[in-house]
Amino acid sequence: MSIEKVARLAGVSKATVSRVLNQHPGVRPETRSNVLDAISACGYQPNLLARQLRTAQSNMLLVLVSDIANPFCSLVVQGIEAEAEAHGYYILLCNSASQLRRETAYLSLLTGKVVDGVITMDAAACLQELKDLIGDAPWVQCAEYDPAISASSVTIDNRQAAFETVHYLAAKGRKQIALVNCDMRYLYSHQRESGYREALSALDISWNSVAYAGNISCEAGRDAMRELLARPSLPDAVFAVSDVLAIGVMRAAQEAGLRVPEDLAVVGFDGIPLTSSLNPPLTTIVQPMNQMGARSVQLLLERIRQPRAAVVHDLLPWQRLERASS
Amino acid sequence: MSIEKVARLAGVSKATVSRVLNQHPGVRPETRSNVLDAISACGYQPNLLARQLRTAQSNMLLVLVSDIANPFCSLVVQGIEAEAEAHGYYILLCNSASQLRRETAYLSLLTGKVVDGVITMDAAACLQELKDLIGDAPWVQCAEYDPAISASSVTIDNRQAAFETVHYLAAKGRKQIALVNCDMRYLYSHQRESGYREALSALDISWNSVAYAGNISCEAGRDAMRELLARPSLPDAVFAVSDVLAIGVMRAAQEAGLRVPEDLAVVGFDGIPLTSSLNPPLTTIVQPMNQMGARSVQLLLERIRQPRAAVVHDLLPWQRLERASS
DNA sequence: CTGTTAGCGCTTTCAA
DNA sequence: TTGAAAGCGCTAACAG
Repeated sequence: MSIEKVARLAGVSKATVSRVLNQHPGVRPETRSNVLDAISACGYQPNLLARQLRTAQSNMLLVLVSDIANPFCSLVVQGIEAEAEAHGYYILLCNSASQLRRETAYLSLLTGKVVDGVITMDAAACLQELKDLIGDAPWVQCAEYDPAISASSVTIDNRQAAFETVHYLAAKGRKQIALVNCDMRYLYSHQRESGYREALSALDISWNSVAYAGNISCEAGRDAMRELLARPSLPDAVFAVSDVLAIGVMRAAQEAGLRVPEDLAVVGFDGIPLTSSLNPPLTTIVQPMNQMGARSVQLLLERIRQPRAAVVHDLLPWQRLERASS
Repeated sequence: MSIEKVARLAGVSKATVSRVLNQHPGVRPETRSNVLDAISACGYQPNLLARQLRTAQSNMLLVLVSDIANPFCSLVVQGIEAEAEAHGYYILLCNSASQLRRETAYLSLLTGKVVDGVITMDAAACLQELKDLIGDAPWVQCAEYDPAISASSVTIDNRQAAFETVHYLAAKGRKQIALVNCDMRYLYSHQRESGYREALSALDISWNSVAYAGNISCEAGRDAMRELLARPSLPDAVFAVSDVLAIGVMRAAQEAGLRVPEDLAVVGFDGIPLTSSLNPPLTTIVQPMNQMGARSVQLLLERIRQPRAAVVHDLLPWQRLERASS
């Protein structure tokens, strides 16, 4: 069922079949339809592996995600996939769980020419290790990036978003604004904490309280909130660096008998859809997830076509979605 | 940077380098270490495309998912990925959104020998169309399957789970048990509705009410619940065929001033983690998501190794997780 | 407009 | 224990 068989069936050469397959101009219509007939007659399907080997391009993109079960990640992946599809590219997904072993395995596909480029969404702290494995293959860092790495990135201005959020809560009359942060291996974690602290000092508020969640899950958010509640001075607002954490924060608050938003305002981050259906609906900082994915693909494809294209660091706009939780 | 270069550098033939690369026995230790030295000296990385073409196997598995942003799907995918990794396989993910065009594109990778087999999680109603595209390539249907298709499947006993759930609610004293179902393109949707109806008739309860959500999102669940609430006779319990829908159901109930569980018991389905952090925590029917993914991979690999292995339809155990919502 | 030929980089007989 | 050579299925010069 190779191209050779089709060629024999149609009474032409392999080259002609190839031309028809790739819609090259300059094939006599009659020959063309003969070939097409032969193809459908024997149900021929081109061997993509052979084609990719020959043309040295695979039309596949590797996406390295730390946790696909995190809705933020999966929504960015949706954006990646849609844009990739629009350009005739396929997505190979690696749910790395930030495990170097797994990442290494998948990255061998990059060096092994099975994929044309890679988009990483892993924690900044993990990126440095990937650097050597990726070498100078086409690479775009999405949502997270290491400033010391010369690969393009697509993010939002996390520091600014956090800064504005604290101002927003203060304007709402909140005096004791706490932060539920996560793993400091993430750059955004540092950036959002900076924004938080800078805003407090700009507002001349000395009260502050920060708890760190062990991972990005509701349970971790709940634990972090419990920690906050165990401290001598209680917050009247909590800003969580992720919606998923915020869900746990609200839960812990409610378990402790606090009313949201009366006793405690809660604001999340990311803008995942289900925040609108929580009890109460959650105020959140929306990241343009689809767009971040799409833009990453665009930058990656540019780099694939033009390996020495300039490195760019894109900052996309975020927005606040105000709901009942604050 | 091909195998040829390494061969020259080590002063051996390509064949010997290949033997070392593939840990074939019968290479003199000294030759072996020479080759290894040459490999690291020039930073050689094998071209996997060429290898795959030659050996006619890629160690890649295609996974066709209808919606990766659905936590149930992403948790199954996690199970798939972990098991695949344990066997040295990679995952190519297609987030089909049940669009035939996209599925067709990805399935050309199957016929094109880029992947060794496929796991589908798409709605049963879509599977028939995929049948021709997949032909008799290795295929396992996960979570959803079409009984008329001769490919192995991995699911739970949906009918039984629904049947038991209605009994559970009745035992709790609920008399008016409604069902929030989804898209009837899914087989599980039929099966769970059958279980629901059979249980009601076994219990001699004639009251019933079913609403259909347009898709699997909180919003759709909310709309379905609003529809239920607009009917003349109100339910005192709702069984939703998905946790995500149940979140919307609870929201709509609370918006209508109903207390959960006092006025309305709510039970979900799937067992996604965040159900434990909802307000109130949601009672749910837990599917063994990781295990379903893992088992699918096992069956698929068996079939890849043994193309005429028997078709099996695996039923995995589910369990009820009782929480405050009921 | 079409055919011949070479070769992508690898593995795998077969022979030495 | 190692090498030479064939070939996986395709595309792309180069001729004709």
